[in-house]
Amino acid sequence: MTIDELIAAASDRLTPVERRIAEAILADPTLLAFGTVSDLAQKVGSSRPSIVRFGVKLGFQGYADMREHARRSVSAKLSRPSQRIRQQDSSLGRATAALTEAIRGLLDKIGSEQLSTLGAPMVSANHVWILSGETSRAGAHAMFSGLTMVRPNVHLITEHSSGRDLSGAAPGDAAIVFDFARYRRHTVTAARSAVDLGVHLVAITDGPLSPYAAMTETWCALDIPAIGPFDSSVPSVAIAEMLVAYVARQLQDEARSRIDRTEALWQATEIYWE
Amino acid sequence: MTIDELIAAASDRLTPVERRIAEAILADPTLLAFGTVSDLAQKVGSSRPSIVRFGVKLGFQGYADMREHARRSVSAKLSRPSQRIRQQDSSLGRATAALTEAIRGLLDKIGSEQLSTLGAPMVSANHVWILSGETSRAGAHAMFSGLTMVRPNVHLITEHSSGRDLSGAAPGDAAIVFDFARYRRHTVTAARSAVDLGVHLVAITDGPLSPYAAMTETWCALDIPAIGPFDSSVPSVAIAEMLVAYVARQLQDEARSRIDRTEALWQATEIYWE
DNA sequence: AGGCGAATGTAACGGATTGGACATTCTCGA
DNA sequence: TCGAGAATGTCCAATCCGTTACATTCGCCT
Repeated sequence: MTIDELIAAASDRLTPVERRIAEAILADPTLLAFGTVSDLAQKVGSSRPSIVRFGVKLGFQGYADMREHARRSVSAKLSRPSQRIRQQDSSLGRATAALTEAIRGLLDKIGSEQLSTLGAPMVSANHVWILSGETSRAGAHAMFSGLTMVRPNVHLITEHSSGRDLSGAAPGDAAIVFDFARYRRHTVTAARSAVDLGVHLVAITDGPLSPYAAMTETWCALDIPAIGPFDSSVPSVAIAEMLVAYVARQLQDEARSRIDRTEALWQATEIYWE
Repeated sequence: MTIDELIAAASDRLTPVERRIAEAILADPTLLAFGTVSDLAQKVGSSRPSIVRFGVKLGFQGYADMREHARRSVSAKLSRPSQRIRQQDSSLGRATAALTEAIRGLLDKIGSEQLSTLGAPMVSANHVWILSGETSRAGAHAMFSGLTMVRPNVHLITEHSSGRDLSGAAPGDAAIVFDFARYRRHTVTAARSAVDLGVHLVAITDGPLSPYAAMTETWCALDIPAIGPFDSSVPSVAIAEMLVAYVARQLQDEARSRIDRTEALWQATEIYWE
């Protein structure tokens, strides 16, 4: 059992000071492995016996016992790199490798200037309409959830009501579509309609042969790795978050005050635990 | 200069006992970082002053000084990956570096065996209930969208109707929750209710101090990087997809036939473009 | 063989560390 | 407002650590 797990098991029985101790240990595991009781006490602004009692509460015989445990786990981590190689061909290893490669590809394929090109319409638009196919809905959702936090008039178009929802679109608006092969008929036609209405379309798709590439100049291609039997939506989510970050940076104070208002509202309605 | 290099530089001036000390340190670097003078003396079969003199010969002021040096190099090895993030300075670069690191962290923190532990309940459960907070909804959505493709009776619980929706839950079911600090009150209580109903809870959260860690043994902690002003949901989505892949692999033919049926249905309804 | 210097171990001391007994403060409820 | 019990801090004793001074042993050269 690791220290983390022991802390987790006791987390609901911890006193305030003990909770601070736990946080310090979790934030920097070397504190426990290297530090003395006095070091920890000073770090958390508490007294030495509190540290010792914390160790006892976790099931150790004393601080020395707990430190010994922490040292063993650090030793294990230090010797693990050789084991990591072995995991490389496990399915988990392959999945993370594919995802890492996909994320790295984002940086290669999409420079900072292209990020601005893609993001600009969402800064200046009156309304932003978000479209997506089934498999890429996670990206659209991330986009929607983030964008509503930093600017008004953001609409997520569900497939069932695309015709009705888009009827309010007009020139000066922007639409962003997430869709990859095989493209959804509904999504393609919705995007087409948006363009016909004079909306500036931004497309996150998978290549020049995508139907969306023909509709707009502002599009980008992502490499979509497969995780198990399905395509990953990680690249979609990643670029959605980067675009949101870009829009937030451009809108500056406007975005910040909007975030603050939402935060205040959430606090007031006690939406958070603790 | 590392300890190894210092030893190499002084190797031709070492006495027999000092040579044995050097060998012991090179064989197990943690001896220096963790051990006391007495520990080393006993390990080498020598006396304490010999250890101290060895440190002085290497250029340190004493044993304490040498040990401090060893500890710093151990800390550096443990924390080097996270420091790499900060070296990038374009916002796009920082974002991709943070995401890459987060993905790599998945492999570190979650071994193949833990993936099985987390995924097993979703293979055998009668019903699977998916819960999530606001920021982590993308992960929940990826989970839902993937899981419905490979097995029946998957339910996504929206915040507004959690009480009503969960009423059908029963022992033999599994629930998976995606939620991170600050935790959503609704989600915490919903998870609690599920546990009380005898449902096996799987929690994707952010650390041992999470309220979910106290509710179940099957949980994992993710490192959540920030992209712009918001927390990223990329790690959630990634682990959701890995879990879906795991479930699909376990269910084998059952999953495949289900995917095929869905595909056929989609083809028949001409849901795809082209 | 004897003596000299390096190498190593023994002993002692000041300081730091841990763990526990005791006192104080805080918190919650009657 | 008061009191009981938990939480936390202060203080102390026993131990252990690192360091240094001193004694002993070992090896080599004359």
